[in-house]
Amino acid sequence: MRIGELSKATDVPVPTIKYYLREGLLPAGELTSPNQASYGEAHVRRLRLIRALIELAQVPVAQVKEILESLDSDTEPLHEQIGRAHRALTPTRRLNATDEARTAATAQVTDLITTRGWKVDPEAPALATLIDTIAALHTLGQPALAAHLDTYADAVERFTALEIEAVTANPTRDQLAESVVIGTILGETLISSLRLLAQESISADRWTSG
Amino acid sequence: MRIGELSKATDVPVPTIKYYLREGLLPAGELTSPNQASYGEAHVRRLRLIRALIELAQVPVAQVKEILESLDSDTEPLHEQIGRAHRALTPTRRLNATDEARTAATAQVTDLITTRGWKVDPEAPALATLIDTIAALHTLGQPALAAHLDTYADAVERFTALEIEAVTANPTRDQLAESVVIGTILGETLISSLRLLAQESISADRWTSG
DNA sequence: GCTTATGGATACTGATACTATCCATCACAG
DNA sequence: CTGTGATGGATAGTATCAGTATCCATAAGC
Repeated sequence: MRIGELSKATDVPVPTIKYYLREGLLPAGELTSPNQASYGEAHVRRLRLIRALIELAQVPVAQVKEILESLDSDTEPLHEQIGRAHRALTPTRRLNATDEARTAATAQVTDLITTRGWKVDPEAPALATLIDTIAALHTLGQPALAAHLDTYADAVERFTALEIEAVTANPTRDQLAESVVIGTILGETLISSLRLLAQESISADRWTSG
Repeated sequence: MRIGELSKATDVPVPTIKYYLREGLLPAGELTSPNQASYGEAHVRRLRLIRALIELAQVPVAQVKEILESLDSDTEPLHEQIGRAHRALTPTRRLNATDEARTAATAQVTDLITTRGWKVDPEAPALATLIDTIAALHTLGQPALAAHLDTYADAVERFTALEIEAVTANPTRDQLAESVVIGTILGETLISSLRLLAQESISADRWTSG
């Protein structure tokens, strides 16, 4: 397959494919002569994954690169791969809340984590984001949602268990790693859009001209 | 309050505040002389909201503007305000999946919506995103997660009901509108980070050096 | 009066994700 | 076997976004 065909197969413009090659997102094709390379099915798959992460999940190119590198390294522990996917999803969002709000939020989150017995790296970016978000909810005068943290956690545990199960069914380590990444990242998009649809439906019921 | 004090109160640099004023995110202060204006508590609150949306929820400035405009219009129906917040959260993510994958995904989603009796605008951006995401999961060889759509929907319905309840408790329409926006947008960040923590915890259990 | 801050306007910056152009091959239809 | 179009690789250009920086004439506050 030449680059033009790869482009047609995936609907990605040739210059964009060249860009991904340059950036190291996509491995180079096999050179058959100084200016002729051939690409295979693996390239098609990889390119589709890249596009899904970038377009659908809005993961920045630099993070996609990191994720793919970790996916291609056979030595990196699975847990660390998950960590990378997570970091790609949590673009250090910081918010300087008031100290009191932060302290209260930290306490609430710590409590949640101990109660549920979660094992969480204190350095996990998601932890900081969660604390900041709860602090922000308080600062913005919306304590009601933060108060139901536990119910959110219940619901979240429900589909997380499901995801782990779905993913663990993979026979080989490579497949497992790939589906962990895809599941982590596209799962978020899935949940988010489902939530918006559910909200819209309920809000239509409740506040639309009747 | 002058701009410097506003800056200190919110920890937002003066040039950034000026930028938000220019862009119409923040209403101008009351002019006390040709080059002197005074800002009040409302500006502090508004600025905090802007920062939370931009930093925490990564909503683009242009969308924040739209959301705030809709928040300030007393005439816009609540349901339409929610629609705007939703559009801010779904940056037209398109993905050209194969036709078969799309058709199958559309059928699956349509089925889900009718089964649950959701009332969904066929034009809702979240609908397109959901379909694209499911199509992508299939195209990428991960049908397992898509197969559990229904379980996801169960969990999602759980906290959506909660959110609507929390939000409806607001006495005035203005407060309600604001908490709808905050809840919709920061709720997403909340869920997302909880999910990542839960995943990390389970993955640590399962795949960490043992 | 002198220093600092301010409102308003305009210009500049750095990051991101592509696009465009060039050029020396290379493939291949006629 | 020659002309047309595609290719690999390199370099340069573009659009958008979210601020920063600079100016300047005025105003505040000591």
